Amino acid sequence: MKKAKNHYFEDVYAVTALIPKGRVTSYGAIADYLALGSARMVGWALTQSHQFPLEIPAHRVVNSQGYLTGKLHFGEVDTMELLLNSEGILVKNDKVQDFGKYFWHPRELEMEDIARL
DNA sequence: CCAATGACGACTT
DNA sequence: GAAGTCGCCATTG
Repeated sequence: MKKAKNHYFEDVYAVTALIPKGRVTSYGAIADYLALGSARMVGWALTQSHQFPLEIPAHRVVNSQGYLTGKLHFGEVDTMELLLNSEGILVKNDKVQDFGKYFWHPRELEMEDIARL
């Protein structure tokens, strides 16, 4: 993190910050929405997120199967799960329950805007 | 320039 | 479900 030329972080964080409370999305969905980089890049960006003074709800980002693959980056191994629990999301064995029900795709933002017209 | 490294994803055994 | 393969691409050494 020395070159500030890449806006990639900003893009990822911007989308991540828009995830509705009580919902979750996947790395792939974010990468898909941004249409650049890949799921790996999203994970990489979130890894660096703790270095910023911003509050990124990174706990709302899990992998495509609903597993909390990044929980080891939250200090305590159960921090991510607790954060999700506090938002009404049940996690069992490192996997989000009813993942399909809570899953949110950034594309829904546009859908809401259209519906609001 | 090349190789290794991921908070990944889809697919196949 | 577990484990392996391949594609992914910015970053680092």
